[in-house]
Amino acid sequence: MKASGAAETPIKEPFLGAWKAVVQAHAAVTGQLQEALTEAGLPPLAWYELLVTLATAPERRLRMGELAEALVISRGGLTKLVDRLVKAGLVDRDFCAEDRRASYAVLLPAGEELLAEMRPTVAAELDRSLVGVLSDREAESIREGLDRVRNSACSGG
Amino acid sequence: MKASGAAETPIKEPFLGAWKAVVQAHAAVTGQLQEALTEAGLPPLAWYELLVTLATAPERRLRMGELAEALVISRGGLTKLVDRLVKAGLVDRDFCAEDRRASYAVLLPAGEELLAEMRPTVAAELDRSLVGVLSDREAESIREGLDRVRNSACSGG
DNA sequence: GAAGATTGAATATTCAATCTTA
DNA sequence: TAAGATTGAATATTCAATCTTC
Repeated sequence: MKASGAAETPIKEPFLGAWKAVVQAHAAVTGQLQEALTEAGLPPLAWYELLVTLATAPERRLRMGELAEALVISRGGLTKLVDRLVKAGLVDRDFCAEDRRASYAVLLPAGEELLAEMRPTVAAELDRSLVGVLSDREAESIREGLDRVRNSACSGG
Repeated sequence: MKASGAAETPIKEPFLGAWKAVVQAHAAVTGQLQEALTEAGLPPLAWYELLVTLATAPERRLRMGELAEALVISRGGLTKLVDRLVKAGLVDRDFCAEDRRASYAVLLPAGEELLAEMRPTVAAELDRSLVGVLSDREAESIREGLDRVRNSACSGG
């Protein structure tokens, strides 16, 4: 019988450290982004993420399910998030005639305007946190590696 | 006057891509961890994070403020999270005689036991998402780079 | 019956205000 | 007066149940 307490589950070291760094960096940068937006009198980061996702989507529209997946939140959560943006006049719902179950979120001009207003604040924060801190090659390498991690996590349910 | 709409804020490319990858990888892996814990009938990831943070702290205890900072959540949020763990008998509060304003969260034996129960599930998920997907050198490089990002984000308030 | 989305209940998180001690 | 922590109100998020359409 081993005396060392619970079963050992080491999580080989360089990987645990990498994961912790992802968690900490994500939380730190996200927190700074939130704070910068709040101080600038702008809406929360979740709104920005939704607006920018729609802005880069074909036709500036996306089905609710796809949007939820892109933002990595639950379907129910997205419905209510979109509710708030609709009430704010930034986004509209659209029902497609082809499949009348599906509904779309569509970016409105006012949403584009707000996005343009928020962008400098977000960009400045990301610039401060990333540019100059990572080299181009490091940034590229991190993106490539973490994209693989995401795919690996998603595939294996 | 520039006619190109809002001020351009490009966020130079390799960095934006890296940040998106951090967000996506974090969300994907966190989601898988949550799901794996739920399916195993275990408490949520936030509990694991708190327990493991206490377990690796000197004396298995930490002041509330330090713990909140380590977990990157608000002070009020931590108070209520600890409330739940105390009610579950996993953690205890302790008041230090030196500075009677401060309170400590202390890991109890039951908390260590639960931690040992949760660890294999978490380890298996991290293993599946990271090990074999990243090389040792990549993991090391990601950790090093993102640690710098975190410090850069935190410092500049 | 299954897929897509919405709703309501339960839960978790933050923000501002408060309380206690230094 | 400030630091540390807690509380209550407001907000946001998830989960399960429901509704509509395929």
